[in-house]
Order: sequence, then C-alpha cells, then structure tokens
Amino acid sequence: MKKKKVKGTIKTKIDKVSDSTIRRLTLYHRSLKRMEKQNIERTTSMELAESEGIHPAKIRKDLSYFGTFGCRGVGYEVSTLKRELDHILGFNKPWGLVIIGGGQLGETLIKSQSLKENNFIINKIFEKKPDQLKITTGQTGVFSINQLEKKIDPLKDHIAIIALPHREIQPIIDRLSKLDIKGVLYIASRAVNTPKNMVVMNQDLSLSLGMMTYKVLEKRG
Amino acid sequence: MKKKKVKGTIKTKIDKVSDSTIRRLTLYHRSLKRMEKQNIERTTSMELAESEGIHPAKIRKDLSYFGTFGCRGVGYEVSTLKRELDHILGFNKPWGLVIIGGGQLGETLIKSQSLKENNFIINKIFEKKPDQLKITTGQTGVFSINQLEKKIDPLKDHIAIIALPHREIQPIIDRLSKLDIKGVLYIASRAVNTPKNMVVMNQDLSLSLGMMTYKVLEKRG
DNA sequence: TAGATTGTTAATCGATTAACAATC
DNA sequence: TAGATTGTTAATCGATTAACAATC
Repeated sequence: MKKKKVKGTIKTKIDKVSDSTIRRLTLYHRSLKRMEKQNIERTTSMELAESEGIHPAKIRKDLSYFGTFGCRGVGYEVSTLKRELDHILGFNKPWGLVIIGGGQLGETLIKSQSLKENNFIINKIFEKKPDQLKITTGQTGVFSINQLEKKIDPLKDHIAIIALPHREIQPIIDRLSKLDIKGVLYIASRAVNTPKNMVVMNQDLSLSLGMMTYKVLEKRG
Repeated sequence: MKKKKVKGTIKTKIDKVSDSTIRRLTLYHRSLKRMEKQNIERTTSMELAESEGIHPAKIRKDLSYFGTFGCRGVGYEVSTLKRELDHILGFNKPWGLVIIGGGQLGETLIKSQSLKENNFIINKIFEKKPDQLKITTGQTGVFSINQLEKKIDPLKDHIAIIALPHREIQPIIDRLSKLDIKGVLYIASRAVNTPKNMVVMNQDLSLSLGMMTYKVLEKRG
C-alpha cells in the first residue's frame, strides 16, 4: 500500500498510521474548534503545539501522513485544517450512538455540546428496567436491554457505549457483534474478548486513577 | 538517579518509567485481581500477556523496572504480584476523592465496586445547586461549589474529579491548585493550563470517540 | 535431571525531533 | 527581497521484541 499525496486535500489511501498520531489529531481538532469559535483565522504548528503541549515538528509530521494542508511561510488556515481533520476523523458525517445500561450517562451525553459539535447523536438508550429510569431524554427512546436485537438498526446505530457492571459486558459485546454494529466503547475495568468484526475500545476511570496515583506518589518521592 | 534493586521486593528509587509502562501495570493489576477472585494461585508472563493482548517480554520488562517478583521456571504468584503492584500503583493505602460538578457521576462512583477494590473512597460531592440534586449518596456529603475552599481538606481529599462544562473547568483547577490537592482528573473536551504542583489528567469521551470513528472508517476502507 | 520460565542484554523497530530546502 | 513556516529527510532517541543464560 503506497502513499498517494494530493496537494491541498487528503490522501486517498494511507499507510498504517499509529494510534498516538490519531489521538493527537483529535487534540489538534479540539484546539482548532476552539480557535474557530474565537474567530482566529490562521494558526501555525508552533501555536497548535503550544496549546496542546506537543512538539511542533510532530504536528507537521502527523499531518503529513494525510496530505499537505498548510502554506509555507504562512501556516494553516484554521477553518480549512479543521475541515480536513473533520474528514479524516469522520466528524463530517453523523454517527448514531446507542447507550447500553447508562441511562444517566445517556442523559448527560444527550446534553453534551461537544458530542453534538462532532456530529454524534444519541439514538437510543437501553436499560435493564427502562420504566424505573427517571431522566429527560427528549425524543430519544429508552428501551429494555432485552430488545437490543429488535431495536438496533446497524445502518443508523453505528457505535454502542456500554456502561454496565463487569460481568454483564462480555455477553452484550457478543450480542452486538452479531448485529454488525461498527464500534463499541465500554466504560468499565475489564478486559474483554473483542470480536474481529468491530472496533472495541475501553474507557476506564480506574485505570486512569491508577496512573494518577502512581504519578502523585512519584512526584512526592 | 541510579536503579536500586532489592530481590523479591520493590526498588526504593526508580529511573523515570514511561507512561505506557504505568498504563500497562494497571492492566496487569486488573488481570491479577480477576485471577485472585477465581482462586488462581500462579500465573506466567505468557498468561498475563494473553489476557491483556500484550507481548510477554514486555510484561517481564515492565516489571523489571520495579524489581524481581517472579520465579524462573515457575512464574508469578498471583497474590504476591498483585500486592506488589498495589504498592507500586498506590492502591495499598486509601485515596480520598471529591467529585466536583458530577453528582450523578458521584452516585455511580460511590456504587462502583472497582473503585472500592482499589481503595478509592468518595469523600465529598460538590454541586452548583446541591439542593436540587436527587441522588443517594449514603453518608457522603453534598456541598455547594462555593464551599470548595472551606470543605476540602487536602490531607483527606487527595484527588478531585471534575465533571463540568468546558468553560468552568479552568477556574476550578486554579482554585484547587491553591488548596494543595494532589491530583485532578477532569472529564471534558478541553485543554487546560496545568499548575506545576499537581498532577492533572484528562478523560474525554469525545477524544476516544474520535479515535473510534477513525478506526471504524479505516477498517471499512 | 529435563523442562519451564524468568530477568536481562542485545537487536530491532518505530516514533520523535532536528535540520533545512522549498516556498509563500 | 527578507522573513517566516511548511513539508520532509535524516539523525536521534526510546520502546519493543528476540534471545538466552540463570535458575527453579
């Protein structure tokens, strides 16, 4: 797979890019969003670097995997670069989310401005006991987890966010993998068997807190 | 700073260990917790590797930064290795948490088994309008954010978790930095100025979702 | 003892950074 | 034009993996 570069636009096919690069692209993207809001029209790799605490050369390198978006001697146009990153990260088209087992989380995410900005829409919430859930969901439907297979439409529901206790996660992931859902993010301290046909990611507060306590101890000596 | 090794126990002083290593230690730790629950007494780097999807040599290397915990030809004793990791990551003594602006999150965390297991205790919850919050907190107090300075005791409240909208995060971090609180984890899409005297980490669902959508797109071609 | 698995060194691989020609 | 900043190559640095002596 060879690189194809198209000046001023994104490459069509790309060599495997590292996870760290992708994570940083999301950082650049959020800085650009902020700049756009502040009506800043132009920026440089040095400015972006500073606002996210990253080496400027790294930013230029990261971007270079996808094309050439800047202008020598001048820098980057904020709106253009943001749009390109929208495209690369997939924020240019809407993503349907379903929340499984996190009604409260669902309500929070429905209100979340930053998800809206990035074109994420909460389509459905699944709960063990949907009747007992007291939240304001607007027109977002709340269903029983039993109805997962009946209610999920993989054409509209692209990503599932699972917020359930430990032991309940694996079975749900197994059920989802049969539905051709594209991605699953689960919020729990748990390693799971990840089916090959979807992207499974884990967001875990305990793991982050573990890093935190290590760093605090390290700092204090 | 030179390495000191103490056979069978942890080193007293350690060369700077990379973040990736620390993150993996938390993974090993959670696998060991699971094994302990399942009454598995002994494990090997290969077994641990498999359950977290990591190269076995990497595990041995990661551990070697802190000491020698295994037995050649035999492997590792689950309970011993877990206890050592408890110690390294700081899970051997209790950490007091306060939640700022995430009452609902607070309730969830109070119930969280995995936080309890790792010796994290929710001491206080701060809300803009504590009266309007309808949650079950047990004996955990809910206070107004105005009272932050009055109610936080840095000797007991070690780590703050902030779940507030964008613009409200920086001022809170600035206020916390004056209180000698040791660590802050904020849950939002935002880069903040991090005071030197504390460890500040960011957990952001949007960033994770950005990685997710990239990977989904990459997979689909 | 023979077999297994660690701890560690050395080799490899990949990611970061420095440097600079290209060029606005 | 002179100054600035990109895009990219080359150099450096660090992390991962292979390999194996040590040893249970």
